[in-house]
Amino acid sequence: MPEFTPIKTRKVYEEIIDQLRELISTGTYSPGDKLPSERDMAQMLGVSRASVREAVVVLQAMGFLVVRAGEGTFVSKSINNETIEPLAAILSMERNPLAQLMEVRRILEVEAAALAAERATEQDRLKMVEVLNDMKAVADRSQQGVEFDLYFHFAIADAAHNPLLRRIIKTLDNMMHQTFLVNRNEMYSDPKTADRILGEHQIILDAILNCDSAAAREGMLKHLEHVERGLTT
Amino acid sequence: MPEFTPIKTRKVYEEIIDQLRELISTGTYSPGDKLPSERDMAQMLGVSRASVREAVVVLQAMGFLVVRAGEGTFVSKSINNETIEPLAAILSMERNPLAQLMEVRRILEVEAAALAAERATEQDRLKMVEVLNDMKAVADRSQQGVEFDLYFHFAIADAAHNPLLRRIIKTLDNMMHQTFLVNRNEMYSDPKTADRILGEHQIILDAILNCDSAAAREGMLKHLEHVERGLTT
DNA sequence: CGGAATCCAATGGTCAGACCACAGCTCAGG
DNA sequence: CCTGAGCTGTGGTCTGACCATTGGATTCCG
Repeated sequence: MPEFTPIKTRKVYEEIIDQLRELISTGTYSPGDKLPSERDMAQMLGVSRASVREAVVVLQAMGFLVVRAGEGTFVSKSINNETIEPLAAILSMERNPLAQLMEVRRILEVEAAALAAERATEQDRLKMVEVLNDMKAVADRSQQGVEFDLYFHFAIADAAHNPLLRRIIKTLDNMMHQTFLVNRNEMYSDPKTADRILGEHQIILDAILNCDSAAAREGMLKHLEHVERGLTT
Repeated sequence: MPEFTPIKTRKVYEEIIDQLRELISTGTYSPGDKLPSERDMAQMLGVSRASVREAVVVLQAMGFLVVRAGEGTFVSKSINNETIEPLAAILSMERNPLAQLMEVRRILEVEAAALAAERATEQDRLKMVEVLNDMKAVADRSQQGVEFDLYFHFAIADAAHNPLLRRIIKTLDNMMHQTFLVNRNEMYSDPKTADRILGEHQIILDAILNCDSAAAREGMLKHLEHVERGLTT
């Protein structure tokens, strides 16, 4: 039985997507560069403008391109940017039980804290200290406390110095931040709980400042376990 | 200085994307369901078919929809959503992702192995044993060996019983598998290296079968460190 | 001459309608 | 009953047009 592999009919807009991605990844177009107009690209490729647009909107949704109406289409400067939008879109759709999200967060952030303890630069350290101080200052106002809580986790993700890890963590954290904003506000409105969170952050920060990755790991693990318990209660 | 927030001009196709996502996430359309034809949706929404298509191609690229030409547009069966395509697309664009990629893999898969040791069902165990046996049987033929190597990691990811974790791991592994296929083939062509990899897999499998999460963690960590060393050499 | 209001060309955003290729169904003809 | 031709609906692509916004060139006035 000779194996006939089915012919894959390549759609025009998919071909355009691949060509554009190639041009971007090879550096032919660098971040910030302006692409030819849709009309010009259509003519150069020998296709209709509609097909070009279908490719452009996809690449825009994936974060590779930014389109400014009346101005042009540009290669995104933020390919190394902070979050992975399509991942966020996927997460926000599928019923992602809190337990699953928290488990992945636990895995990633615990190690991120350990890496931060090993790799944090002086600048990273200052940033983390600053955020935690801000958090202490507004500990009584729940809304801002929740914000700084998020920023503290971001600062640790930055200090781990792995862009991919950083982006995944920020995407997950940001999504949880939005989804469970109400619950978190309630948590922070209880002064006792707010103090406990603050204390846990302090422990993590101290461990990182001491370059003690084991302690950082341990501190983050306990912290996230507490957070999960608080959210599911 | 009163804060003027810039007006967000909502593009038609973005509105359609959101509406479709809402309809899917609320279950109005379930996985496998057929959506109305593009022409019908355009008429119902009071927009042109081109705008509907721009929305559909984006959702298709994100993996929410599956389009079969001449047949219709369908909601993806979540069962088939083993990877996160947009994440793969983003990864394939980064310039030197190997170190970053391997570090994230190490973090995720080490814990996945530990979780697998705790959660693997009888079916999971049989699957892992089967894959490893397959791998042993073809150990001399490099091409297939590389395939089964990948499947072994997939089986562990399955056994961790966290869909989000599973999808991220499979996306990362699959991408590395494609990107470094050549290197891996070389690795496997050396019988000594192939034997070592096989041995490491065996250690991990034994640990999981013994429900020894600590040993599974340890085994996977050493395995991935060896793999990374092999790829960077 | 300098600055400001105006105009205009380029670009993305949207639309309408057309044609093609393909999948699935119907139904006549063997 | 089975087969195959033809019809219908669908996605895939193209054409050409118009609108809205942007940014710079142009023009006009002090």
